[in-house]
Amino acid sequence: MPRSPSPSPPAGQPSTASDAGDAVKAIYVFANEKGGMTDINRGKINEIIAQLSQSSAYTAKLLKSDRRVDETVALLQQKLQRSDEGARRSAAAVVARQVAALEASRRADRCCAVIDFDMFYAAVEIRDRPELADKPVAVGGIGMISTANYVARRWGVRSAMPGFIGQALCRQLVFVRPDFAKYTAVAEVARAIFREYDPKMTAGSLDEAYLDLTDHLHKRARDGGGGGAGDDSGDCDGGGEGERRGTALTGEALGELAGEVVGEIRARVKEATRGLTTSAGIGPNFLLAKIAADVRKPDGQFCTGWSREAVLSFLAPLPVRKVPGVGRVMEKARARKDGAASAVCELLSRAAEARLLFTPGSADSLLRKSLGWEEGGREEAAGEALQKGISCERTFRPTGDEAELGETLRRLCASLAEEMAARQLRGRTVTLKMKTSDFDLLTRDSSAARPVGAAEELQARAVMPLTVAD
DNA sequence: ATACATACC
DNA sequence: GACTGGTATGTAT
Repeated sequence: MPRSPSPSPPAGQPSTASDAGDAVKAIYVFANEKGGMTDINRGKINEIIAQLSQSSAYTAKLLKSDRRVDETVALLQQKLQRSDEGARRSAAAVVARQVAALEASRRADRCCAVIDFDMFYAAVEIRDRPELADKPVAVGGIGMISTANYVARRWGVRSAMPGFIGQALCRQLVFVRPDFAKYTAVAEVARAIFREYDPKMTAGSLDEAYLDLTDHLHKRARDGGGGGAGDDSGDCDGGGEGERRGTALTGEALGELAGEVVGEIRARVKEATRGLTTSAGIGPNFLLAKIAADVRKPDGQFCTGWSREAVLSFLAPLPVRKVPGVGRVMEKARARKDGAASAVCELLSRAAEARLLFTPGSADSLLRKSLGWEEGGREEAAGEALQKGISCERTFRPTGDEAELGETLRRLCASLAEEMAARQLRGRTVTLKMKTSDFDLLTRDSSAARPVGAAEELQARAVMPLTVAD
């Protein structure tokens, strides 16, 4: 057994992380990820991760893609240098106009909430095996961890971290196999409750729900405080907009009532799921509610407020990475000159730059988000959004054996076809996705004249592009 | 239409 | 030795 030094968290003194070198950079996302505790021993953690990652094909691939991103960012910077005074001025003018227009239309009459379970999979497993409660637990396997409980997080174990690294960080780490059927059942219990408050609630994933509470809050205000969600059969039939809104229930009043209601929802969910906790965000739209849901995690809730001042003072200091849609790459592209990640206020103050660098759509999107506006202002396109794609993928041992690859493809197509049949879905474009042992991802697709769904059709379509090229 | 990148959980 | 799987969307050609 390799006797790797464990960071030993609970008693461990906050060793000031020797801000690790280059090799660490690529995977430093793990030790940094949100949701973690204060980083005790981060230096140690990074060291172990770096050690295990160096010379792996995966790390090589990450470094390569990192370099590519750096090149792109450098190109953007050049582009900015070369831009002339006129272009800059007109970009600034456009931004100023947009900001004014957006501010003029800030609304205070809507209330959204995002509710998600804390360390969902792990919480379910620990609920069912209470002896795990004070142990470090990871749901997943040696290949990949999907959720870690808070005890494990103190050792630096994170979601989306490969299991063998988790194990090196914490040798007592208990692995539990995921049981998706069970999580789906639990999620359904919660969703039934959510629907009492918003029949049109949507699910972001198994453990995350988006609720527009506006109608419910008005109903509450009208009918007087009382408990319960109002027997759903009662007065919320399909009519839609019909609710009279006599009360001027806006802004902070909306938020105050929403706080109570969300507290009630979370208590009911906890009760109905035998103790599972949730965190929630409340705000004037889903974007803000979503960001706010991260603030009081675990087992808490936070409301952004409705006024421009409240919203901006909430958003301004946040790292841009907290904004949904801004990932590793955009964070880097918008980083400050000294390389440090920008805060949302800098996104805003440099909005004109973004307009010069990105497509108008991307620039708009960034600007809207940095002002706390929901993307696209989508008023729900009537019908429930139809599914755009369906897929089935598996990672397996590298092989060059064509028969073996063919058999794998056959199995994948068969299970995909089964799933499509069950959900009554078909599709016109079939994409074959391949991953090499170097972690290079390739896709090849071909579109049919009419939708297909049968296993044989999928398989035939999948190999079609291969026979032509390569 | 195709290929690939990015992002989220 | 081991670094997921499912879905959506953006960008370039």
